Amino acid sequence: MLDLKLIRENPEKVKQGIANKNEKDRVDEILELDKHRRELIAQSEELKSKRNQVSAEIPKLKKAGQDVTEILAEMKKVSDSITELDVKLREVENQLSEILMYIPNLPHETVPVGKSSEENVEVRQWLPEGFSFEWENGKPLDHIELGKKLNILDFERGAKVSGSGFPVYKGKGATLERALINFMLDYHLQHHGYSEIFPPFLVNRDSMRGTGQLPKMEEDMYHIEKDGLYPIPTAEVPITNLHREEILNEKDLPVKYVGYSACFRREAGSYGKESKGFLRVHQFNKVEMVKFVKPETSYNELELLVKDAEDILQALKIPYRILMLCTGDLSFAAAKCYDIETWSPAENRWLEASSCSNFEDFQARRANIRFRNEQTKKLEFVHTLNGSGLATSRLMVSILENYQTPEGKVIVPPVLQKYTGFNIIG
RNA sequence: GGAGAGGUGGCAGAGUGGUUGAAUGCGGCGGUCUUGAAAACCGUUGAGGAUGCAAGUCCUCCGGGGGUUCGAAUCCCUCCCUCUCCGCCA
Repeated sequence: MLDLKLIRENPEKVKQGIANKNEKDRVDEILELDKHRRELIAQSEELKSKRNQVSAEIPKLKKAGQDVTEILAEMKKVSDSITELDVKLREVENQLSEILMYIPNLPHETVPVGKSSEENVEVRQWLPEGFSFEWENGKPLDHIELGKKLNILDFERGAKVSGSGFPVYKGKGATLERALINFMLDYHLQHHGYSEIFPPFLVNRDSMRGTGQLPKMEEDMYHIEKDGLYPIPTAEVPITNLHREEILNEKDLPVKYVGYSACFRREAGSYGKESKGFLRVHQFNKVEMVKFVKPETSYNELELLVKDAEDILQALKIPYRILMLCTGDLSFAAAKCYDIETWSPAENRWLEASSCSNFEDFQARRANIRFRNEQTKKLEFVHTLNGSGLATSRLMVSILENYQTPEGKVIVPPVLQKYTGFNIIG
């Protein structure tokens, strides 16, 4: 949510930011409602002030033995007027906040302006020693072929049990997945100073609103109507909402959490070539990092967040590149975002495995997460950030494909071997 | 699923129609005392909004919503949540 004052005072800047994000601009509508709202407030408050004044007089007059019948009758009228004004005011405020909930966050000034993912900017690449984009021994098998051949992935049975997009990991594949999750969690705990959260996988509507998934992305969410709960699309939702409606201590900042969760996404209307195998699924596993920080540090924290995710890939020796998303490709709530993409030799392209974003105070405002500034003694909104550290499904594609041998076996990345208890699959 | 209790400031916890935005305690902040600290004592300490250059003035807020009343933390209705006990259960 944007600050209404910001919109009121810098409407042109806000319009530009929204336009750069390819979103519909309803700023004029907001300004109109805001003006009306303040008129109603002024009228209502004037009457309330009068009512308060007279109400304080009444007991005194009564004590003095005066007749107050006439005053009571007049105050009844005043009260009725107040009710009338407040009803109008509430309507206006409801409309206003409804529109505000659909206004995206503004891109940071360092974000390149662009229409779509085509205009994202590659920041850097990291390639393990001896890596080549040219595959040396014929054609690499893709993760689906490997999964089938090694009997570690089963997309068909997943489709039978649940539906398409619900992959099953079997045998050493299941162990490898679990090893990967544990490795990533341990790494962030031991080397990056996070503390671990194991969050609920179902959350309520307020939480979904707090991080910005609702109301705009309603169609992309699973929803358990009977209980009013939503399966989480990312651990960002429960972990960020841990501190909803809370005031944090400045000395505790930055608060850094890392947590594993399964992630559930409807991916409505996204069937097609992008959806084979692991490339787009309804359920996947992810280790998520979430930070609550002081505003002035948030862009530095964003760089550190990316670095934390990169460390995992370097330890796994998976080739990757970092993209800075352009304004048009930024998500609804993000002010700045880096994607990390890992290399798939079989697809012969990069696959998104992580997204690291700074939301500035956009989520904090929605979720009302504040801290007390020790110097000014004032409450301020924290800045929130989160990043995948990382999502396993796409990463698994890169691991299986990059670590395959000419015989179609898969070597377990050395850092994972103590977690798996075996060092080769097949 | 059944029964009961309860939701009040950063926290704990009073308050049951009219200077109660709210006693008291803890915590926080400032001070006195002290070489320093602790203790003790004194003072201070909620949020949001409207308006204003500012100082200030005003309004709202005691789980959410609605109602009664000139006036509601306090009375009524309704919804939500938390806790305890019983039942069921991994």
